[in-house]
Amino acid sequence: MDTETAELRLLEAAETLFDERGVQAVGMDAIRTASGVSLKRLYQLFPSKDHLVWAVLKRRDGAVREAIAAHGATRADTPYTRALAVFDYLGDWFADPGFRGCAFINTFGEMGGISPDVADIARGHKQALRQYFAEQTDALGAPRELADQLAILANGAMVLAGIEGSAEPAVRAKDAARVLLDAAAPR
Amino acid sequence: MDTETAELRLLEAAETLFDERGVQAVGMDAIRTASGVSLKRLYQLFPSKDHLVWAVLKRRDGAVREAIAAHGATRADTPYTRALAVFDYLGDWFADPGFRGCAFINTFGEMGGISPDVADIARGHKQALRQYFAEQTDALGAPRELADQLAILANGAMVLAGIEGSAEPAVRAKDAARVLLDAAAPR
DNA sequence: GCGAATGGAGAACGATCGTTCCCCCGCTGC
DNA sequence: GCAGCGGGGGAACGATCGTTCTCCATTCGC
Repeated sequence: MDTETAELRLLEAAETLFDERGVQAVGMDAIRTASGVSLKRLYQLFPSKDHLVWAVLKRRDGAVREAIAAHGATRADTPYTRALAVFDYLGDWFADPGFRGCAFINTFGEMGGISPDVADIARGHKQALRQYFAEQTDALGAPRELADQLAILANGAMVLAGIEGSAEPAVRAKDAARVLLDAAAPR
Repeated sequence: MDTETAELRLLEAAETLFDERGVQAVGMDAIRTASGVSLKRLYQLFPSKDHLVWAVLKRRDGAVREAIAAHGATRADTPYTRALAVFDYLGDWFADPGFRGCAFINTFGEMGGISPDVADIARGHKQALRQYFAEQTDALGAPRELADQLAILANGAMVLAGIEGSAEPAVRAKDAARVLLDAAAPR
């Protein structure tokens, strides 16, 4: 196995395990077993568990940003529909078996108080989502506060979908987002 | 120190530490030091750390439900204003120094995947908030979906306030809630 | 005043975890 | 074919954690 695939398998295995059980409840040995990569190589690629956690979150951060942009670009062609398309993306995501909430929200809750790195990544990730909404609301000539409100809806939906184990919050949030969009920037 | 105050000090110390650092990062010895209650008494009152975690969450659950009801009862006198008063409560809470998000959201993220008890308490707590909103929206003759949307706003505000370290999401969410309330049940 | 019970301080124990080390296999260059 | 070496399996190490135990002082009923 070459370095590239070893790193990929480690990141994928760690991400899955962290999502299922949280970060601290997952031992390095479990990651080694799930990935099939030896401890020696693991520590060559990621010199500590903190480095691995950081890399997992960073990779997920980029993937989510891309997925949201792609979702908006391919399925929606106006700022209005692009803003709403985020909630369709959430609905698909929530329907994943084993979905247990947003990794950034969960990891911040677990480690945000003791790990500034984790807190920074979570903050950056959430600001990127807000920024995406802001691009759409700016294009609509709506006030910036609307973007904040859409971000609040999206994050609230993630939390409740995770805790209740249901995809329904995505459609509820989308309906609410439509009402807010119409009120702030009527088509 | 009698049993009652020992239990109270333990619950308060544990709650503070869990809020600051998460559950798994806090050792029983830290709780003993912070509370001034010996380990022997601690294990007499709570036979395991899981029992203590459960008791802390249960106590907080009751306190929050009471606080929301009290906030609505004393500062608002219609279903419309009682629904909005929740967001004022959130604003006060977010402004607490050291606020780091909702204990139920954080603990669910940390342990919801490995502890059914924690998952159950978080679910119950969030359903209680939704229920409170539902009582107000029912009285307004608004559809049940509105209560879900208000709950999504409240939880999204908690998450973003915790991650960003700002109380602003409370006022953004309140503005959004007003728009949704007006759209669904005009006064 | 005395024996028994209670509770405090903290050592001790067993388990687990992150990390490192050791030993050996299999490949590579010549 | 062989010396050298990178990598795998897994034991080992040191730290930490949840939990229990030991020792001792204090208190309370009589």
